[in-house]
Amino acid sequence: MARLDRAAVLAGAWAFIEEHGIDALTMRKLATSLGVNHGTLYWHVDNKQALTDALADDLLSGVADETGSGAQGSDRLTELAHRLRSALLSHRDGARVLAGTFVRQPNTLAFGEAAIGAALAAGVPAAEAVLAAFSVQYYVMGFVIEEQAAYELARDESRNNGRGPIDAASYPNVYAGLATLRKMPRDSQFAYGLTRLVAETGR
Amino acid sequence: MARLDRAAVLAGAWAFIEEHGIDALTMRKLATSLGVNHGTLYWHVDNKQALTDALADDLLSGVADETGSGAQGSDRLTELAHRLRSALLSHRDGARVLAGTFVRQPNTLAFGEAAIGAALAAGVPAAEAVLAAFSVQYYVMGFVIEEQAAYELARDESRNNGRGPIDAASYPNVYAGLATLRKMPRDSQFAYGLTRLVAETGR
DNA sequence: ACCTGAACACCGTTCAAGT
DNA sequence: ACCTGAACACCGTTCAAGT
Repeated sequence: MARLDRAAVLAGAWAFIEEHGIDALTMRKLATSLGVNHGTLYWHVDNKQALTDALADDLLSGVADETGSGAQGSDRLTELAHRLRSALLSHRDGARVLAGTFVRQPNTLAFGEAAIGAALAAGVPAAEAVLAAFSVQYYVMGFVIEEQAAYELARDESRNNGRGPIDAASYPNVYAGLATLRKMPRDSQFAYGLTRLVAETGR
Repeated sequence: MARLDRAAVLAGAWAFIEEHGIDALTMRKLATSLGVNHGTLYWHVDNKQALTDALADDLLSGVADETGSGAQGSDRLTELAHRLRSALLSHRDGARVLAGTFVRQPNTLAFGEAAIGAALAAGVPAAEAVLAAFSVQYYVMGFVIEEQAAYELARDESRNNGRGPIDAASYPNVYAGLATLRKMPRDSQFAYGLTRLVAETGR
């Protein structure tokens, strides 16, 4: 058996999350899935919170890289938003993993740096660039948390049990709205708010 | 000792969260704080997840009510966004409590109903009203999650240990941006993205 | 340098039995 | 109708001891 290292622990954690979800992740079950005594994990990782923080930053690795698309300014900001969403979606429960961590880590910072830079390049005044960039970030996080929540709900029908469908009489707007969304690709739903948020950028 | 009921359990849970945060909440400690054997809680509440779901809906109670402000259309949508943020901020870790629950509950639905209604009244085409309303919701959730994360970080300096301040040389935009934000009221930061998101609504 | 084994102080949930 | 007490199957974390 190859000896474990930190990277293997992270990879094992992602594999576990893919299969069972973040809520099921425990140090002991992770250790078992890696074929190791659970005490061993604490050699590679300070504690469970540190593991989660590492996963969060891992999620964002490469998101802020240059893409060669040549996108500039507000187009680059839009591109970054799409790349952030893709990164969060690349692992089950990705958005919740990131939302659960308060930490300023390299890849999180690199994303902020790139997003603010894009806003500046779009002509946003220096005093507003952070606001524009962070607003986009908030939107993406909120969107994907909801998106992945829907995936989890679909995966586990039992969670919806006893609740039934939405009462069209009490909530006609929601009822009709959800019907609309069901006919629409997620990408288009995502683009809707993003476009409007970025439209004002650089004017 | 007055007998417990479901409302008292919820109130006790909020009091506990106010003092120790959501991560510290356990059924056993909550029971102790209520002066009751921990098995007792399961008489009032199905399990911990059901308790959390109930807290989440409790958080949103009254948010979608009429305010008598007479705000209509996009103004009403803006008002709802502010009221949602206030509700999330009204309890420690409020945004995370809500984000952790997948459930469609009465007050969540009532908020969506009101927000879509406001978008429609603002002249948004029926096919887009959900998108406009939900986009605002995503933004608010993302914003307040970050906002409350900052409060938690300030409360527990130890979590930031060994990290130090942001490296101005590596992340000049972030460094300058955070300085800008520090001089700005949270309300103004919140309004920035919200205004831009709602500006396109009803055009 | 990496891992095991065992211990410690916790968890959520269930359920007979009490009042 | 509400609560206790005890049990069951788990947790995260630490740390001497092994290789």
